[in-house]
Amino acid sequence: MHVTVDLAVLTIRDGALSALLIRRAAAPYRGRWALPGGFVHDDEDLPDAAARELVEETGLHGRAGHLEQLASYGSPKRDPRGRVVTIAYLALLPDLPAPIAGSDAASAAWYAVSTVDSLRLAFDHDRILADGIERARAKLEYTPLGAAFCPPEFTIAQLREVYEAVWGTKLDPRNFHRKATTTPGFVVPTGRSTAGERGRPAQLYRRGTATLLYPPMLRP
Amino acid sequence: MHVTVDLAVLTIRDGALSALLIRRAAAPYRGRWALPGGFVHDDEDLPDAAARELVEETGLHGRAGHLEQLASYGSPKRDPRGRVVTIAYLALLPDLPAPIAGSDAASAAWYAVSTVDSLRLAFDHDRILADGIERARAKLEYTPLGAAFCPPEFTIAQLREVYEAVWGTKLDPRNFHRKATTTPGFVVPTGRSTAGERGRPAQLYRRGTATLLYPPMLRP
DNA sequence: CAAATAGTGTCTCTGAGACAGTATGAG
DNA sequence: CTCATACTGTCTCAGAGACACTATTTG
Repeated sequence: MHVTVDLAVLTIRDGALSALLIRRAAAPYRGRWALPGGFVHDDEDLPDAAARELVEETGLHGRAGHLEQLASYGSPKRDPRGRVVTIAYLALLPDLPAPIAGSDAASAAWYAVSTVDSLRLAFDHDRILADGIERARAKLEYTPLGAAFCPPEFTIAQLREVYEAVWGTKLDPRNFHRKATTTPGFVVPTGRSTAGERGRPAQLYRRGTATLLYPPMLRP
Repeated sequence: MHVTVDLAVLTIRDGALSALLIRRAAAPYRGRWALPGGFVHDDEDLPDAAARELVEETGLHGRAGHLEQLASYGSPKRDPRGRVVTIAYLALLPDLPAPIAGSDAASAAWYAVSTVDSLRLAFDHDRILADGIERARAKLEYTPLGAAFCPPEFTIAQLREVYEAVWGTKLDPRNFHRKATTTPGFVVPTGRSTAGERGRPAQLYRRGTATLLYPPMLRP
């Protein structure tokens, strides 16, 4: 029985929640878009395998963002090559330089998740990606992980745009500001502020130390 | 690379959150307590393997309660026999007749989770069980799964005792009653009520159809 | 009757949503 | 100046916690 890791890698690009896809260079599903991933090495722990595949296939580092286990998928027919169980990981990353295709990928690209449905991803990757998106949506409610989509220092407006992109809703900027700045451990001010933008400069914040938001930020 | 399923099976017994353990009949860790589980068959999906192992090793059926995937564990050294990745499942069951030891188990028993720490379970099962308990605690907040610990028809007081056992807190019976009966889709009245108990008879309820509680029932 | 448990009503306080108003930058 | 965006304050309403009170049973 073979074991792989697959990665649902999400970021915000141009205000849209987007997923990292690679075009498969080899059979099966050659030429189809798929999630990055690959076989787990014999002496390697699962999170290490996920981080390694992310770098190998796309040149991206998870360090800047967040990487967590999503779920495992092991239907007997999910891979035509034989029995393959995959451990899916979910990565949330800030909008970084364009990914670089690695060894097993003909190319790598970001796709807005709203357009992925029409691609018909390889294997059961449509399902894995859908589960990853739902996990991300849920996690923004009760963790400060929205900041994983942002650069190290960010404004409250940037953070709000993350929530709006992930949830697909508009949020009131004033109420969001109050909520973000008063929920303990959500964000911490750096003292610095933006300049050269349109409108009043905004305070810059870093991600807070809380792992759970209390009270949570429930979806409208 | 071998793939197994392991089960964190929880119930409420005598007011205490309890886990189902088996005593290992074979090496490695022979004689130690462990979670029920076993190898995934070649033609078998993961949830089927979990349900099969539950029946084989303990005689319990997941039908009455709830069975969901928990997480996967694949540290290279976690099994002395070689590389074994395990997909852990979490089962929440009503308090059923005592489990019956199956093929691979010398015996099977319920242990209050507060006493499990001192047993030093086999493999990384302490960690898996701890993750399962934390998942159960979190899920009671925003799903109606507390009812998975109850018989098909139950009183609000029984449901409250589930929450108290899982969270390890006391809850106000009156506020809990209001919350349980007014949150849409949480419980539905059957029209029947208890009799022969001490005090005023209680209405019987069934589990509602909601999958998510809104607003959630946050831990105090 | 008392004791016990089920269930209702009511008050208060916190926090979310709506939205007016003020602050501070660019052009 | 105007315009745009950041931020603050205020009102109202929903829901959680505290807890008095009523209802219905057993002994």
